[in-house]
Amino acid sequence: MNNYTEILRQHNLKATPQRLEITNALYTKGHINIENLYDMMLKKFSSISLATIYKNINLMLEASFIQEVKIPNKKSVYELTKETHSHIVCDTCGDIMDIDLDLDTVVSNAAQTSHYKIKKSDLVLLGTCKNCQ
Amino acid sequence: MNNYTEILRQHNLKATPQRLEITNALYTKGHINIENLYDMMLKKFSSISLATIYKNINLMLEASFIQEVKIPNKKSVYELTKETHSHIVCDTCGDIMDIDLDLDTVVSNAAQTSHYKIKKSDLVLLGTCKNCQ
DNA sequence: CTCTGTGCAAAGCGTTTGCAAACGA
DNA sequence: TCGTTTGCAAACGCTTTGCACAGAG
Repeated sequence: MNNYTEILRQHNLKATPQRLEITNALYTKGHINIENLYDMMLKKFSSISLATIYKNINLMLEASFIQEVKIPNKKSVYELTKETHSHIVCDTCGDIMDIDLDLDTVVSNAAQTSHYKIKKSDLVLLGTCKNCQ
Repeated sequence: MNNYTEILRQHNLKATPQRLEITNALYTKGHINIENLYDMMLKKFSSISLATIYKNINLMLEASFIQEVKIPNKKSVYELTKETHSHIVCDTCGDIMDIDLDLDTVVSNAAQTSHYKIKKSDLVLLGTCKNCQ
């Protein structure tokens, strides 16, 4: 029983080998799309079905165990839920990185001008990473 | 020949009645998804095909005449290309609003910590609008 | 007149569903 | 053991494609 077993159970998800491996893939890669996740899973479970991937991703989303990240011009990727953070994407190599940014000022400005009660902010920055420049 | 005819041509798009109406819908609604756009178009062109909508949306995207906006838990919407701006979405009524926010500080902080050369920033704020609070 | 756009029908592709067998707790 | 999960196959829904006709320039 490794670390993830416990965490899965805390989210009311039974710790099946497939789920443990999905969790491991998300942890290792940070961000992954369905296609790449399926390819990774196939290496450990040669007869895994895409249906299993989708069912588990959807259950994990409902349980807030993972989150979807929508990125312009790319397929959605999934990540383990963690503290609020932004994303920065390289337009050359496609790398996706987490980045902690202080959005408090921006959000309070937005609240003032819009009169919205803001609950969440999704920021995706697009550019070129150091290696690709 | 109305205003949009010229603008469409500047983007190398022939000004067909269907395209003019798509443009009008985008202008009127600000943001619209495929489904709602199709419903609006049906009122003016009772036999318009979804294929026509998709073909035109894709051409308009390629021409940068319009842009896709990806929003968490919602279908993508499209908008006429304009100055860079952020979006704020009401989690109750679903309204999507443009909002001008100064992200310079955030972006330069991000550039410093990440060593990325940042080209574009996509910010979507989620909350509750004044009416729905 | 020429080339592009439209509408239709069919195909394509990613995602979901139903079900019987396998499995976790 | 009991309820849940898996894998398979079929169904689904959104999007794209091919083609003949219509329309823009």
